[in-house]
Amino acid sequence: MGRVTRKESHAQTRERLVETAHRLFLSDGYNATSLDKVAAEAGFSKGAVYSNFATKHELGLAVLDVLHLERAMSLAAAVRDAETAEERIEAFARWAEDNIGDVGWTALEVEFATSNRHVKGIDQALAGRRRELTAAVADLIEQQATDLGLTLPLPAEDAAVQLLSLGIGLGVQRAFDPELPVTSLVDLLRSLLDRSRPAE
Amino acid sequence: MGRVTRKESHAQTRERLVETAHRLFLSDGYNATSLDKVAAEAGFSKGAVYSNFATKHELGLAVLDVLHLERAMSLAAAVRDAETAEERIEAFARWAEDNIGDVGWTALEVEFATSNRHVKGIDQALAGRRRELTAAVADLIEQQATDLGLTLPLPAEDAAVQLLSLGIGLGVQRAFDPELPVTSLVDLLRSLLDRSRPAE
DNA sequence: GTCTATAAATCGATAGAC
DNA sequence: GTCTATCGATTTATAGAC
Repeated sequence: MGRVTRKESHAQTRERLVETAHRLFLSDGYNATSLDKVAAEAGFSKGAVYSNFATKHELGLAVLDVLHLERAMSLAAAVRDAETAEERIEAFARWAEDNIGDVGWTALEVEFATSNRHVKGIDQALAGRRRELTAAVADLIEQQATDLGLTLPLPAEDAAVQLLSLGIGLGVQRAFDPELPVTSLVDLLRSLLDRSRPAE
Repeated sequence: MGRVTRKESHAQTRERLVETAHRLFLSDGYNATSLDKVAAEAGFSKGAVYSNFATKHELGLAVLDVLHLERAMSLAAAVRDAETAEERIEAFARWAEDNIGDVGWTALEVEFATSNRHVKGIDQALAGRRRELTAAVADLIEQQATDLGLTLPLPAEDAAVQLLSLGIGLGVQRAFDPELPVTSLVDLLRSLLDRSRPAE
């Protein structure tokens, strides 16, 4: 009864495959990484991949989920301890420098999305993830505004779309031109803050 | 002497190949389009492709140049006849709706950039094009500000980076979720305008 | 459930005829 | 300069052994 060895080892295999794919996709790209290499580096063979994922796309989507969770958690953690508005902006600036500035992440998401945009079913999976992510960012923004006692100049959802889109655009361009600074993300946030009014 | 038939037919072949690649890359994607198909649909065989382009990447870059020229011209044309600030914003809004809303363009650029980001030399080619495009948009912004007698709240170059990045981010997300509206581009432009001051 | 072996298909790039 | 034919390398996905 104590040993659920069957299910557990299956889950462990799956997790190690996702971890390995996560690393390889980030460093070499999604298209350039073969399932053979993923399996080998994870210490398995390709059969293990196909017993855990029906297609390469499914593995890709699983990696995207890890990516989203990582970023959401790191962003929330980054602004958690900040108090004043200026402290929060500075915390966000540091997070942006470390995360948007870290080129691989956005490039992978975008490579996967655009390369498979005509694959049936993938677009819906990506659309669902996009909406979740946008809602999560919107929640975070709203929470920050409440904390600071501010009313935003536009709906939190719209602000989230702006910040996410700008981050994607910057990340994509930095993938081939890392000299492009990420400061405009902070500029956008600051302009949102400047145009906010005290909540009544 | 009047007939430069050799050079001309070569240039014509090249042009038709780029046109066909332009169309197929947009509809099916860069990775999913084989050079064989490009050649066949253009009425040539693959040999003609390789006598005009050393690699598939070169053809891809040629298509990106066409894309950039198209967008730059259509944007400049869209705002040309507008007079008041509000008219210009509305002209830009229509352009954004027709262009950023038209999913294929951004997705192609971004698919090419991210899929080949580790191919030696491609990143420099893309970085050069990015800077040209940013400079062109910055020029357009500066010209508009001068026309309206306004001083922008930030350097035109920074505003160009913001608008381009936001456009890329929106275009990418709309590639798999076309319900995402492009209104935040107009919001950003309007906020730039609202924060501008009359030039002395 | 995982491994080995292989199928099946694709595609970029090259060689040589015309 | 373009075409035909083909190479050569890869990769996704499957079939069957263990």
